[in-house]
Amino acid sequence: MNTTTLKKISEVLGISISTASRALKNHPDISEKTKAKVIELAQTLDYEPNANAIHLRTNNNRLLGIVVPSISNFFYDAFIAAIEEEARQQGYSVMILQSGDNAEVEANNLKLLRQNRVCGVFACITPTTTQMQPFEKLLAMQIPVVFFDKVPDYANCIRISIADAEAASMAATALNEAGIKKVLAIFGNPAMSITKKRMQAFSNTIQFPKSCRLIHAHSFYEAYTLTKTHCSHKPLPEAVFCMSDEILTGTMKAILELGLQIPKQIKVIALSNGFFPQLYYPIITYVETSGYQLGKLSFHKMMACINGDRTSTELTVPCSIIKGGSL
Amino acid sequence: MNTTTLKKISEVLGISISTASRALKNHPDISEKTKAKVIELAQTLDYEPNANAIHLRTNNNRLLGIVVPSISNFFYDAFIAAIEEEARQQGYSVMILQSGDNAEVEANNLKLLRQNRVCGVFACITPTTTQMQPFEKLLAMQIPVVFFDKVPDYANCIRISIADAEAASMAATALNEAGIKKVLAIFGNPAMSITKKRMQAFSNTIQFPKSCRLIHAHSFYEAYTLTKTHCSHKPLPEAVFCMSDEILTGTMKAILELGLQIPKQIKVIALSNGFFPQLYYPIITYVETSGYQLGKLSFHKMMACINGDRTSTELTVPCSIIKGGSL
DNA sequence: AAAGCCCCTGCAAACGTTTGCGAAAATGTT
DNA sequence: AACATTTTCGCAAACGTTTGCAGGGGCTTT
Repeated sequence: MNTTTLKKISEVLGISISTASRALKNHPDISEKTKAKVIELAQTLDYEPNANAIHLRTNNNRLLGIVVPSISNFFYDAFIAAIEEEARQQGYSVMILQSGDNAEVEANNLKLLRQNRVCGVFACITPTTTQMQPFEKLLAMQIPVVFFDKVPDYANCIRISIADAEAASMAATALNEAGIKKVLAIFGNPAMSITKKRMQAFSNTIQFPKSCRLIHAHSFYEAYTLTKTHCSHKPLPEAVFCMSDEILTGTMKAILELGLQIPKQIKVIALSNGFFPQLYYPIITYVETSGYQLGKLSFHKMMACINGDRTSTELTVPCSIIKGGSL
Repeated sequence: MNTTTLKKISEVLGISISTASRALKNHPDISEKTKAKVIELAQTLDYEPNANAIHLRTNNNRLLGIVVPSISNFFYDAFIAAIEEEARQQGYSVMILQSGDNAEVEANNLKLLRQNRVCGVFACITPTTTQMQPFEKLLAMQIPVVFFDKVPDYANCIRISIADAEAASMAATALNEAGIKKVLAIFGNPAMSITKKRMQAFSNTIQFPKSCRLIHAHSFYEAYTLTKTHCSHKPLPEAVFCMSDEILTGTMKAILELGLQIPKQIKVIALSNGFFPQLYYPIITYVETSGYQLGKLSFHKMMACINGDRTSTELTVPCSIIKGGSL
């Protein structure tokens, strides 16, 4: 590694390391003449400060960690993109780790982040995360943790999520207003708090709960098969509600397969990030749950924490209904 | 930051820092008794080695950089996921930066990676990248650069991409074998080398080029409108070929809107990452251009480079046709 | 001319590790 | 009992930077 350091610069110029250091950061103590000399030599020698040394010395690496189930996911990639964008603008770097929804991997990831002395962690916990100890260690080190999307039922932590209840409620209201009684509502893994919230709000809001059928699908494929079985025989539900993009795509595949016309034969509404609904014709009506917005909000809260804000809040990104032609 | 260091451990135990260090890495010089003592104290004090210090001292941070146009993209997120997976297994970390297809941002990203003394960079260049200097600096620092997907026309660099020509050719062959003459073939931005390669291979292989129509769509939306205009009046093309997922989704939306039955009224084949084809019914037949595989291959080449391999090659990930029901 | 002051620069410690080398303590060998 | 050997440990330098402090030189002020 042919790397030029402050030492090398100082030796060439016959000055001390500290002078070189100060010259490069435009310190008022240094004369313009030496500043010019140092800066020029630094240019020609392609000096690039060693980030590791700076971090070690200053104990501030401006590094943020993200632990996410999977990067290749239409929700989390938007979240990550938002964080990365903001971070770069603010001079922070991000370290992104995938947990694969495996609690053990998650714990290892957190360890790695601790060892790297990140100054903040965004975490979306796995469905099987029970041990909060790795997170507590972070907090003990005064490293703020912002939980997003899949947040723990854990007292006094910072939780930022989609306005789950509100979103599900909005969808239910839209169904009510359309005068729809018989709904097939498909939710995700019932063990997740996000599912619980959405399901509860939905059933509380929907006008004719008794004529609805609420079911759970754990995957794209299960959403597909379940929709197929529920919609292959009469009487069809009037509408399908999909709790997530994953479920929406599965459901839509079944609807395509069955050749059902939207919205004539069946209506569809979903909670979605916004990308998938537009792929279909007609565009699916959905309540937007934006990973991008979630990222922005999370980042701002993180900045507040780093700047001393220690209040543990539960924030939600507001949501809005985007009308397509499926209702 | 309430952080415990080797120094603290050594002070508590009345031993030297070096002994503590060696004890924790099971160095043979240290007696079992002291090892046990040190390890136990480290446990209870939650000692986590400071990665920055280690990196500074050992000049090896096992950190890899990725520069990608956008994280929230169905191709790159798979690529990134593959890299992250492998990296973590091998004890490497990754730093992911988005260029937003902006050459200036790209240059800044590379600078950041240099400053962090990464030991390798994966780069997918922007369409407007002309200055190769930031990359050359990396190479001058002996940091290997693996270009992937969008690779520069630049001598002596490591390029890893989808077997573009081969993939397009395979799709054309499949159309030939199905006895299809009249194809609507939709390609992407003609300025990109990836488009050129795919288009040329396609037209060279297709059996009845004169009855085919080759057009360009620059976006999802353009693919949608173009497909709509080309397929809304008789005689319909027998099949549509889509160069990418972006185009496929646009085309499919038009087909859904027009209510055309696949494969009865129109056939579809695409080059794809593999995710979108399965969303439809029937599953779209496609030639797989896997971002995930690309990531795996890139990573292995990177490991080879880090271990001394300095041969500049041009690799491609093999592709295969995945038969759905759309042809 | 002595004292005071401002400019500029260098010294040295510190951040938390790793590691070559030397030395003390323990053990084995004549 | 003297010596050789092994085991176990500590010293100190190094990685590249930042930063408090002190000090030398030139200037102005009484």
